[in-house]
Amino acid sequence: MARAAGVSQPAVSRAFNPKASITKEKRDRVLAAARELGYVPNVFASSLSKRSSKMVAVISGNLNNPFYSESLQVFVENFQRTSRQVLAFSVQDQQSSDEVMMEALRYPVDGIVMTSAKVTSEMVKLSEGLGIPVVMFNRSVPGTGLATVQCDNRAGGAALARRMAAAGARSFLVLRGDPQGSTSQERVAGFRDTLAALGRLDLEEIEGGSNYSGGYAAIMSRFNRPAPDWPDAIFAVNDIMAIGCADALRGNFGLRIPEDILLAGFDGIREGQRHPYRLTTVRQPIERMVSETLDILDQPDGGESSLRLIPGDLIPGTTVKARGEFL
Amino acid sequence: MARAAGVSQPAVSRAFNPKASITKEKRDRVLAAARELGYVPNVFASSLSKRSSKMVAVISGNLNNPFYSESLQVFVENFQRTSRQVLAFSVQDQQSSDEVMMEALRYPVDGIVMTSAKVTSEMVKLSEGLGIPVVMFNRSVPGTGLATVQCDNRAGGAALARRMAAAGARSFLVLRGDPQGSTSQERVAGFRDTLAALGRLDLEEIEGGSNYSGGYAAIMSRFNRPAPDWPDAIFAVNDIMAIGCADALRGNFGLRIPEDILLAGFDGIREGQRHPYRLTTVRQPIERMVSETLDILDQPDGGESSLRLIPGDLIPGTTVKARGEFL
DNA sequence: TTGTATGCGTTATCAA
DNA sequence: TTGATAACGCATACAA
Repeated sequence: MARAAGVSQPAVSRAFNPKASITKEKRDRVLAAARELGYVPNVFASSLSKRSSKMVAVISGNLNNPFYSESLQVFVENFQRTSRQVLAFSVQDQQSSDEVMMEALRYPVDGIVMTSAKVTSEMVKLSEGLGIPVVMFNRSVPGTGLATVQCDNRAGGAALARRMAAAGARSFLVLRGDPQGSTSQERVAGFRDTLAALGRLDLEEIEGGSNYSGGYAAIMSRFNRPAPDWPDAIFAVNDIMAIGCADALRGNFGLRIPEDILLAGFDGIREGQRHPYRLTTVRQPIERMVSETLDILDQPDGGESSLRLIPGDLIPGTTVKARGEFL
Repeated sequence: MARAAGVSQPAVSRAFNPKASITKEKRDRVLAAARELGYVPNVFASSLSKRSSKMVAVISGNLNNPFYSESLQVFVENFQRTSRQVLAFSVQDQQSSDEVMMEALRYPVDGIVMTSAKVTSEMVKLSEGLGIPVVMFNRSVPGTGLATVQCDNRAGGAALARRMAAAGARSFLVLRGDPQGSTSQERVAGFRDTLAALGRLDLEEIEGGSNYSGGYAAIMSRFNRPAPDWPDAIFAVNDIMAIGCADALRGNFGLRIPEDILLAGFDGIREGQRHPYRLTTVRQPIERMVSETLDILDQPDGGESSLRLIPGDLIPGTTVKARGEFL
């Protein structure tokens, strides 16, 4: 390619580097020849000497959960805008993310974003050794000093508890997700503690898969008992489970929401705000969380051990209302 | 690293290559040292000499359309399984995919999958010159000889038309998506031609954004007219639009589906089969389509100009029924 | 089976 | 501003 354009090989490199010192004339000549020959600079070779690949690994949970696909979409948009690319990994629901992360580390990515994970400290060590910054997105791993960007799950859970209590609910059902997940734990903790402080102790907790079917199935089995034993209010730890709940409650038990039973979710996914649902929920400000993540990755030190706790937005919705509000 | 383990550099390379000739003893020693030092082979450097990066670019439409996120999920799973990775790109709804594809070509990926695209022939030339195989997924570009994996959209549209006609519908509304998109065009063509053959000519076509809001908004504006002017049946070119339609029809006009109006979609996304919808639709067999795509990419010649037309599965659903069926 | 030498395509260093 | 040269980390051809 270099000799095809009649220039030296470094000249080609400079022609494609906007801030290199080269005469406009020569640059144009190179660029023209490149177009002619269908030449495109090879990012890999470049990364080998520059030690920056312009690639960021994003390891997410199953993309059939809208929260993950929405997040990924925002990540891709934002990285693309800064001419970086997303190397996408997905970790199956119950799978350990260590193997996946190991796979990601084989690529000299400029950073790793984990939106779903049970990371072991060995992996953290490994990534540190390789000098690859890791940011936990919507996940926290207490032991490690990993940089974390997270919605204030505890406060969000608390807000929903207050709202449900204010609406007059007396018996509560909490539908937890992955018991290992920090997200689920924190939301439930905030919810539980707040109810306790309010003196509402009739609280039952059950678990379900952290997806639509999990929410649906949990309702099917719990509402198998006779009606007097049904709760007033349900808090599902995320919207997609709440949607599963809503469909099961309406479709199989003829319950109206919120007239017969209150329901709240968490995440604020688009789907949850559509006509049939209008969930009362807490929205995770994904855009903001993503830009905080980029910010951390752009820091020279990889933003080590910085914790960014971002408040969620309470969306009133229509699935939690006081009797007075709808009677 | 090589001298840290007390071996030559190629020995390290061989240790990590399962089918290289090296004594088990030496391999173990290298692997042990690697674990110790936190060493991981660099895929980029490897790709530089092997001319295979183990990366495939997947360029998709907005991931907030479940069809794209479901497809991406399947791609990621399948590639991960064969220890290849997905470099994810997203092209905005009306944006040209040329720039995005250009960006992708800078990475020496082993292939490019386009799930949404208006590719120009220049780009095709460029990718050919670079020896990077391109597969169109759920899209066809007539002029170019690009490898294509596609559901039989025309046949699917035809099947839905027959079903709606059989259910007794007399006036039809077709909600098209992106007018440029081959997918939308083919589905509508199949639908339209079949109705014509059946002698049902009362068919109106309108356009909407190819997403939830597009479907919702289209209904809101079309049903502004008085009721006698409403159609019997609606065919939305994809499920996410159909879901928007359903929500708008029920929520704002009090219409029941299928009692008052018939509705059909296309794609067979999960969401469309949930309780509130149960869309009559044609499922694109994503798993099958993805494995066909991998198959093409694995072929030495990049599967040039092979067209794989895969039949869709008609899902009966509950949104298209003859009067007799529900009276 | 092993090590030496070379090349992959780019950037960084240095001298011109 | 330029060009020659040496890395970058790995894989392969070849000789041992």
